Amino acid sequence: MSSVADQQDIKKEKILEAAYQQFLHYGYSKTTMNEIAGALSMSKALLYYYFPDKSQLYIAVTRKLALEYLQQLEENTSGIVNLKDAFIYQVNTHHDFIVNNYNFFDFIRLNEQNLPEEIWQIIEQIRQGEVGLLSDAITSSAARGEIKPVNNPREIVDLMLDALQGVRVGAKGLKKNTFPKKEHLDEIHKKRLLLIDIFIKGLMN
Amino acid sequence: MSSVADQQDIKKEKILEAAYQQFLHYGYSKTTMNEIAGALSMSKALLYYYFPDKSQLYIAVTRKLALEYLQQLEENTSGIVNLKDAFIYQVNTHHDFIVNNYNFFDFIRLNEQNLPEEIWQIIEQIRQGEVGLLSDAITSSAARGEIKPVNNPREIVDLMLDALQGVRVGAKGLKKNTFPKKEHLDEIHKKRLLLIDIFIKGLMN
DNA sequence: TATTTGATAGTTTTGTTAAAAAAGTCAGGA
DNA sequence: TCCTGACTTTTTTAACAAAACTATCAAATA
Repeated sequence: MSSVADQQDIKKEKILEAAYQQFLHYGYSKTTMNEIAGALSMSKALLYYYFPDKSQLYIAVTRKLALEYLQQLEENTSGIVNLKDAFIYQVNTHHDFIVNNYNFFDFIRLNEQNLPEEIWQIIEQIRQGEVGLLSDAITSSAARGEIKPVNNPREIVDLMLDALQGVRVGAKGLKKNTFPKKEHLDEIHKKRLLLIDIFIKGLMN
Repeated sequence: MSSVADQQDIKKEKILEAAYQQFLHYGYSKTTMNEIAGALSMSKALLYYYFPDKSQLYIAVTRKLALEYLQQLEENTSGIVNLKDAFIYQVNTHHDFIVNNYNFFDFIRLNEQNLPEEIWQIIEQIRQGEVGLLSDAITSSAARGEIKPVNNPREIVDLMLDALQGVRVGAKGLKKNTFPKKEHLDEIHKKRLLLIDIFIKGLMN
């Protein structure tokens, strides 16, 4: 028996999927509600039946992506025993996440200064998720005697994620303090792995 | 005997100083050439006798600031024996530099995407200066056996400076990927000191 | 009653133009 | 060579209309 609520959820899912494809392809400002509706062969008005407005639709898609990202992170991190591997896996997954959805984040790149609160909440949730998983990894690593005991593992992880975030290309330093260019992501990724190496050693016994 | 060139330099210096004060107080776009001239009790046309245009004047002031910053760094870093202290001194000096000139950098903050090439060159020079001093510190530290031998000290320092740059406040992670707010600078500074602590340990024997 | 739509209302973006303000030039004076 | 007042050119700002898009709603469908 498929309830009404189920049906609505299915429909919503379909809309989210179509919206995601459009946003990914054209970016937020260049996709119109008409196009999304067109891709689904439904009327624009119906989109407004399921979602209050365009930005809420975008936020819903973002929320879904964030959830999937965290789930993927969670599934695999728990199985990792080595602390360094945990960080490497985090960085790799994060890297793929950014690369695969690069255009989707146009909205965030362009509105950096004035993002809706919900987006910051999602970003905050992702960060908290990452910090949670990695600080657990630190705690258990400390318990195994692999690294020194750590007073506040969350603080350490938070700092490390900031540091990784700061890694940029081309010695420009301040330059491109904003979102990195797509073509630089791989170089950044390599540098991050080196940073992990040194940072982990800095925590060791 | 004061030569013509000397006299010109003195005049230029006066202009740079007055321009610096105006830029620091009002930011680039809100200070007019008339105001700068007025502060010096000279005509606007004279400014154009000494400097080709407004942006070149701003760039000249920036260049002067950068030079002073690097000189200060150089004077004191050479006397420091401990590697960690060298990094701490760098971060402290950098912190003061940003705090003291915060409004002056309005121009850079607002035009991040489209800065004149000369500004990037100055930023690059600052970075190279920092990397030079700190990689020397690393090399001599390695020679003393304080840390492990390092293949490419410049690469390590570059990475470290990127990481320090990435340190932000409020767990927001991505948020304020742009220039940090003035009121956050102190918290950032504290985090950076912690990062230095761990990073240096990671390099140690 | 839940879902859907065409028509339409309301808002934002884009393009145009004119006035104001600031940047930048120059002939001529000390 | 240094300096200025008057002048020209460029940029910014404001106002406004047209176009594009978002968002709403009464009515149709199932």
